[in-house]
This record gives sequence, C-alpha cells and structure tokens, in this order.
Amino acid sequence: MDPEIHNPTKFFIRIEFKDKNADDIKREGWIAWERSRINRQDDPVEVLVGGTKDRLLDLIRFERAAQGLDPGNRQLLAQKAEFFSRLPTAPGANLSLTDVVQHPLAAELRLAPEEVLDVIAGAQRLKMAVRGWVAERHLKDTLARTAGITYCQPINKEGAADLHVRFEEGPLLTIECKNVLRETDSKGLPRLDFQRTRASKADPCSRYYSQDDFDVVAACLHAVTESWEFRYILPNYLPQHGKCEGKLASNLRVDHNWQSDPTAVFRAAANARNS
DNA sequence: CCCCATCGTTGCGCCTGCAT
DNA sequence: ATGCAGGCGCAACGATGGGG
Repeated sequence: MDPEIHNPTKFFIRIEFKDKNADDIKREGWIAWERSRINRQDDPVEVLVGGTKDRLLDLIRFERAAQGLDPGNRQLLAQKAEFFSRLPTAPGANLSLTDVVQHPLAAELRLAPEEVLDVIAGAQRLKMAVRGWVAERHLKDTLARTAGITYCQPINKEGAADLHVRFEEGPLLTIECKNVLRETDSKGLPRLDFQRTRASKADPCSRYYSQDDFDVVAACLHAVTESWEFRYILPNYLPQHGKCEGKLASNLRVDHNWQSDPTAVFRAAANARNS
C-alpha cells in the first residue's frame, strides 16, 4: 500500500486483492499493480506492491525511495526492481535512481534534476534566493542535532520568522535566519543586512525589524567562511535604529555579542518569553 | 453575488550612489 | 577607502473594488 495515502492511519487497515495478484507474486517474486476502486473514481489511484517474504528488505528500500511519489512514478519505480533488489545490479546497467524516478519538481519543470541545478547556478539572482532557503535548511538540520532542542520545523509563511523551535519543555520560539554578506567590514567582521526587501508605502520604517518580531536571530556565516555555521543572538542585544523609533538597526556586525552555542541563547529566549 | 484585474506587500540579498 | 540608505529583479499572495 502507499504509505502517504494512509497517513495518518486512524484504524487497522484491511485490504483485498485478487487470487491472480497472489499468483503473480508467487511466480514473479515481486509485482506492482493499481488497486481497482469500483464506484470510488474520486479517490486517488493507489499503487500496491507485492513480494514474497524474502523480499521484505526490498520493500523497505523501495518505500524509502518512493516516499511521496505520485502513483505513476511509484509504479514505474516498483517495476524497476534492479534499483533496490538484493541481487547485484545487472552488468552494464549503470543507472541511478534519478534516471528512473524524477523528483516531482524536476518532472514539473520537464528537466533532469542536474538541469534544474544548472538553471539555478546560471542565474545569479536565483542562486542568491536559493541560498537563503538553503541556509534555513542547514539551520534546521543543525538545531535538530542540538541537545535540548525538542522541536524544530520551518514556518514557511510570508512575513513571518523562518523557524519554530522548542528548547526542552519551553515555549515555542521563533527564529529569524539571515545570511551574512560576502564582504566583511574593514575589521574583518561579517556584516548582516538586517532589513526587509522593501518598506510599505505608508511607513518607511516598516522595512526594519523590531525587537518582538522573533525570539532569536541566527546569522549564517557561509558567505564568509564557506561553512554552514551559525551565530545566535537575542534581538534585545541588537543596536536600535537611528531614525525609526522602536526598530532595530539594519547594518549589523556579527561581533562578540553573537554566540556560537545556541543552547544558552535559546534558554534565555525561553526565559524572556515566560517572564 | 461572482469573477477578475489591479494594487500593495513580501520573500531572497546584492548593488549603486552619496556622504564622510 | 569605507559606511550607510535605499533601490532593485523576479514572482507569489491577499485584499480590494469594479463590471457583468
């Protein structure tokens, strides 16, 4: 069965299939078929996979590779057993998974995954934009591995902070993730362009952040150090904006006030929230 | 009342031009 | 030479309001 179609699983599931399917499984050892749904045309098509018991590990390998695939690609992959079979790959068949199963985005764009990467690499502005979300992804991975972090998910909403994080049993904290600029200042300190893309027409100060827009700011140093490392700070440690009352300055330096260990910063942020 | 076009706002940071 | 303010390319989304 397709795990994604039955996620979440509220009850025990019973499925039925034809004797013919069972015969095919015994004979072939491994087959995939489309589940027939009489009078249920509106439901999504589900691709079932059957194998003999010695193929259990193949089934796990297959479901790993097939997670989230649409039914067509799921069936296509299921029929290419050489990609997850216990048997050695046939001589000469030097294919990779991506040759058979396109990432959904690559399929939508009608490009090979490598071609999508070429497009990104070839468009300066696009690459720049992607780097922002990649930094966010690395931050999520970094925090997820950090002791004490019990929850860590992207927020993915316009106008909101980037990441939701919970430290131990504390409140849900919002994290703003920003890449530093490529060029450091004259003292070698990384610079952080800390403002929104544009201000609203009515209020020029709306371009700047204020202290309570998020609980923690994370600066990604990759543009300077070429390593996906982060520095953390509480917004109330940041300098005030010179002109806009209650806003934070937009030209920041990642200096000694920024911590490389997130733990103390998150603990302080949680305390600030609770008080 | 529904459909739509339009406007305003936002996400990525980087870049230019002016002030010092 | 350096710092800072503010504009920029591209594209998506939500609110708004006019037309039928």
